[in-house]
Amino acid sequence: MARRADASAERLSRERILEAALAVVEADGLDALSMRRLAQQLDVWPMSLYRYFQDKEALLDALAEAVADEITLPSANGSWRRQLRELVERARDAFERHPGALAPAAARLSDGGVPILEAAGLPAGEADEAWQALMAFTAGAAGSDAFEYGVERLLDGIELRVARRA
Amino acid sequence: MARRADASAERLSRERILEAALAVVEADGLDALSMRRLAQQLDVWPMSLYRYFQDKEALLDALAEAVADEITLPSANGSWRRQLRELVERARDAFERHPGALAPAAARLSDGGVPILEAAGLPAGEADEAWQALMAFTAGAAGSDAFEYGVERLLDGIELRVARRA
DNA sequence: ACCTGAACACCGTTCAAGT
DNA sequence: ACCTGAACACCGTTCAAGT
Repeated sequence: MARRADASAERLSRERILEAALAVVEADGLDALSMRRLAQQLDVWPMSLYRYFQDKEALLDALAEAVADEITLPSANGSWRRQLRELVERARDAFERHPGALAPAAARLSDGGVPILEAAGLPAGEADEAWQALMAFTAGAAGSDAFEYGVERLLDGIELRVARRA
Repeated sequence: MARRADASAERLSRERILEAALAVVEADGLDALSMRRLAQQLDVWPMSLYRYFQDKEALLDALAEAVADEITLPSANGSWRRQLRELVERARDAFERHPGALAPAAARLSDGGVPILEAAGLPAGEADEAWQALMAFTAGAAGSDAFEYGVERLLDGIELRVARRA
């Protein structure tokens, strides 16, 4: 009963900071994320954050990594095309949840589709390129009406390459 | 001889402001673009800019439009695929020249590829979607190694749709 | 009526001073 | 040695005061 419900009493950590930062971004957008506001949210002096992150840019990098980690949950059954489509849609959802300049950075860090493309029959280098292309498209089209259409055309194009190898 | 070489003596206008803003963005990136620095560059009080643009966001919108206008220069000969590729590469160049969050906004405003896709045989609605997809990809992949690869796969996918209609 | 620039409410980060 | 918070050099924008 003596335990404080107040989460702000817990010790600061990179994890807690990133969690709070994502909450701010989800609530009010990336522009609303400032070191000062983040510190206030955590009931901490602004300078305390600098013990855990070199500067704001480093925090943003870690944030992009966290978003990328949300994406790469695997999905192991169905055709390669179906698996890829699911993954890409999950990426879009993650990008829409965390809007702003985070999407391109997160897309660069995510590599969840590469093994699927390799299993489909593409050589390692091309699997990489194809996945980068899919993520770049997703980052650019996350909020667009043409998202579904573009994914299908991109997958069609990739399928032609897979078929050529089979 | 009495003419002043100093451009800052000329009267302020939306055009002059946008020109200076693009110069700042090209030189030091979008983050370096502040109303105060822009005003200083133009040898003008910060508040004078607000006679021409409601606020910074309006200026950024106009900037995206200016970048989009750079892209839509037409190129009228060769196959539709060749024309489209040329246009998309020009868009990438424009996005690389003006980095930052400008690319997605500019991509949304550019519609130079739609007539080419219609001439290729796609119905108006689909031509729109296909061009949006190409621009979204370009905005997301402008700096990526997978740009050329992704464009070709996307064009392959679109070509399948064109072939189906022919 | 128009223009000016001081002022407000913010930023990210440094660094001297205090413990 | 560590932590603190005042201070620096900025922001975008409002608005009272002056012309």
